[in-house]
Amino acid sequence: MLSVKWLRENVEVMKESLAKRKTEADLDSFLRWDGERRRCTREVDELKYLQNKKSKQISQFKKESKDAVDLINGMQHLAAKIKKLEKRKKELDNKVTDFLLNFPNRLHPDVPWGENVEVRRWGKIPDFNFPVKDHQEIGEHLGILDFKAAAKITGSGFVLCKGLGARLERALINFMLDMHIKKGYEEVLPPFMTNTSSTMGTAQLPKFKDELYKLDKDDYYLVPTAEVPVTNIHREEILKEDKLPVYYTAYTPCFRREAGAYGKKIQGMIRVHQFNKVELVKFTTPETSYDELEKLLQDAEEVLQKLGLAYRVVKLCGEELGFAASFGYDIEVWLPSQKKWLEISTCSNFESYQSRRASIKYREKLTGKTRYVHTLNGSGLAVGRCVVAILENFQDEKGNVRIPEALAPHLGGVEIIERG
RNA sequence: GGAGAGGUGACUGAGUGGUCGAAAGUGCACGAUUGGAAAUCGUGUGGGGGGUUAAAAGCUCUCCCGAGGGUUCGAAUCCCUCCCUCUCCGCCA
Repeated sequence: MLSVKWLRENVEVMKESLAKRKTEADLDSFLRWDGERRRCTREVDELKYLQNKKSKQISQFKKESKDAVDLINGMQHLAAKIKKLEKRKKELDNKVTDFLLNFPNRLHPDVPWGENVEVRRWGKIPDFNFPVKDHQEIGEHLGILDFKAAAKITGSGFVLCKGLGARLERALINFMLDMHIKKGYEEVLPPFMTNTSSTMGTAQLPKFKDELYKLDKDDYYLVPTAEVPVTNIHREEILKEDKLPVYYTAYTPCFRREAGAYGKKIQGMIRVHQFNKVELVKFTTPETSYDELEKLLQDAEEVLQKLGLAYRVVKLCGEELGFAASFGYDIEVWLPSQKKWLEISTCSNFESYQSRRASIKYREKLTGKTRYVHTLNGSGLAVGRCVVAILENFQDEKGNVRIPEALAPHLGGVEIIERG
């Protein structure tokens, strides 16, 4: 979230941010609550000062075995008054906090208005001299994707990977993780459920609770992305500046209710309630976070390069950018069946939005002061969608699929998936 | 699931109703000492929110001893609820 102080003093700046996002917020109410809150705080503080002073006198009297009855008289009245005011103060505190928790991050000035802006393309969009099939058709034909079985086991919006389909997912996960560790990311395998505080820390709560699977008997949520558990590794910590930047990579399944997507046609495994993803997470100083974002983006891109899949990078416009992000890119892979680009990674800089929520700071060596770190993350990459892209881009006329060379060592040397 | 123990500052750890935001030690930072270092000595060393300020620094008030309530003129200390950690038993991959 944003700092109250900053928001109070930068309402006009924020209005532009909101307009870019095409959202609205009741900033007037916020300012009113905040003003009243401060008046109330001041009053409470003054009364407490009085109370503390008298308490000390009482204590002194008792020590000297003097009668303190006169002093104690009237204190009850004061205590009651304070209690009443504190209740009001708490209400106002809550209003301000709730507002901030539901208020999006400020945008970096470079975030475009209107539509996403293409930054670059890589690779050659494949030409097919035969009618292309979509991944669902190919997957079912090859017997490696089974949507019917998944629907029976669980329900719609799930997929069962079989045989080489399952092995392909597993190979991709290992392939990606191995690449990232070489770049200095520390691999972590976090819990796949998070508590309320953690889920609040990365801003999935309170605003997006409908997107999450919540456990009934425990106060836990299934992770919608590894971002949640991994960023919270350092919740309520003060890191040493020497330690920064910190890089993590993690594989987790991701669970999403996709509550808003029911009306849309769900295409095969492009949008499912459970998918695998390898995530990249960084903690940096404010000074380096934008350089680190570029590097993170490159690390994610490199996965597609090694796989030989054509993609483009777009700078996200205000409307498309996530609630907690200041700035970000999407990587989109080419999807032959739709002749469209498909989002396969989002790389974002959250600046201090998450770190303030989760209280993740570092001690600045020069001044000895604490500052909020900047948090960044990006998919590196969404594994299921990678499978989709591989099936479609590397299909042949017979419906067989060539496996990218780079993946071979992780797939026991398999070069092609054929109908078995 | 049952029984017990415990949660205090970056860390270890004292503190059971009044001047305790909290002893002591460790660590860390700065300074002295040294050719340099170690050792030693000295000084300093948490966070949130207000006020003062154009702003910062500084000064000042207030809150924070797992979280939330309560008792009291006054709570780290007493009471209640919840959460977490550890040990033993049970169950179990």
